[in-house]
Amino acid sequence: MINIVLADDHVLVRNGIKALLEDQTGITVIDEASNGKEALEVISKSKPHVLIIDIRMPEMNGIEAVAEIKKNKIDVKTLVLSMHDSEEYVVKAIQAGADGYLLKGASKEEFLKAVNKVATGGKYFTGDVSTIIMNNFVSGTTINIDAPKQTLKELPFKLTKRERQILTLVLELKNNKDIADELSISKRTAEVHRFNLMKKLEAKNLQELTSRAKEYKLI
Amino acid sequence: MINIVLADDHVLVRNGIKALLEDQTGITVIDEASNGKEALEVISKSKPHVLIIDIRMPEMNGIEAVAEIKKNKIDVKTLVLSMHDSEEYVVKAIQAGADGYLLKGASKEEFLKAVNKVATGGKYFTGDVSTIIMNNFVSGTTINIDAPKQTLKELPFKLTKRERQILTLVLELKNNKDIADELSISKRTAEVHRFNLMKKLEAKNLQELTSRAKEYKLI
DNA sequence: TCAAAATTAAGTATAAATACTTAATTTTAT
DNA sequence: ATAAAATTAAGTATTTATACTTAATTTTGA
Repeated sequence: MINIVLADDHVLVRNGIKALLEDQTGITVIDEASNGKEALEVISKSKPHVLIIDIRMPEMNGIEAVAEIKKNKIDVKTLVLSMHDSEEYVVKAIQAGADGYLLKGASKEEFLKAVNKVATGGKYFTGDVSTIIMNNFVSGTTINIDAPKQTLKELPFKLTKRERQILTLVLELKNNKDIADELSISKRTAEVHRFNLMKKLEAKNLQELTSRAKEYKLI
Repeated sequence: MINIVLADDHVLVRNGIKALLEDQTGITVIDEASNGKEALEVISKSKPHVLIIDIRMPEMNGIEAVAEIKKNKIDVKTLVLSMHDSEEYVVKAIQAGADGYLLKGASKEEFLKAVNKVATGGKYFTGDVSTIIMNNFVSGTTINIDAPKQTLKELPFKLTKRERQILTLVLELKNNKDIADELSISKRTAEVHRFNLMKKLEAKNLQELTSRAKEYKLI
């Protein structure tokens, strides 16, 4: 069993990650925080195994929080999330002592892999950042780190818990019958949820649903 | 345009990779080799941009070949392939000077990303190997490298060119109508191919087709 | 060149998905 | 406590996929 604290200033993002993780047995999100300072308070009370923390947050950012945790030898693994494509913070995160680093593009599989690896004492850094690691590793070059520019765009729709659950199954290419069986609901209900998902995500087929889901980081 | 030489002792594997890459415009496999020695000969003639080379091969293995290439400053980027899950050769590949390292589990997307990155002078190492890189990077620990044990299992079926092409489209979640339009064939023909694929891969639905395809590295 | 393999595509019946609507229950939040 | 939101599920018509078979053309390899 892996206990997690999520720190992100965006409820939507927290919920997305929560849905993603809690779909999995063995992983529980036991608490949440909306900035780095709060994260420090929360983990001292909740004692999670892993802290998943976004970089950009008000009050105290994720990297500062990680540095604080490592400085004080607080017993928690840290998985730093960059919700943006930029690789700008990687080296800082590593220097701060993060156990893992994930980009927004991470698939569900990668997410779970990262959490499991970090929780069991390993390290996980996305393939995308390996260039940076390699540069430091191989030649010792220092990388210039600037402030990130992007801000996460709001979702133009909201999914219910059930819908998110069914989205996952649909994206696993399961048909309505199987989804229904898995969730002990009728096939017709599964159909409705699928239909609503298609509408909400404005998709007219599975491919579009998949790409929309990726676009909105629901996957 | 990226020109590639493939070095792998398995024709099936070479064909699989070829199908994967050549589906993409801008990438051409201009030559092939079935061992490290042959690879060196072939690249001196064909002058490819990238050499994709398997580690386990008779005569001269992939890492020795890469080391030879770098030693002689031959102008070719090297992407080392480990068709097995093991991470055992990563460090050796890095030390030999490889520009990239991919595991068999790599998705088509990752494959293309890796090829493009390496071809444009970047480095690409799968997320899976970052632990090893980090260990060396962070603490300087040396990793013990043993000989791999597995051997690649033969495919229990063979796909025709058209089938592989249609497999790709099917796995992109396209329906028969769209596949038919894309390939300028009738919907019925697309159906037949899909049907044959399901039979050959012993799948009874899309999920199974996907996992079979992954299993056999067709994706 | 000639047989074998591959590609094409039609036929037919059945099962499932799609595209809605309506509406009865449950759950949730204030 | 109650209104709003969510979940459930049925109805109906249409389209698409599935599971085959058969068979006419093309392509390819020896």
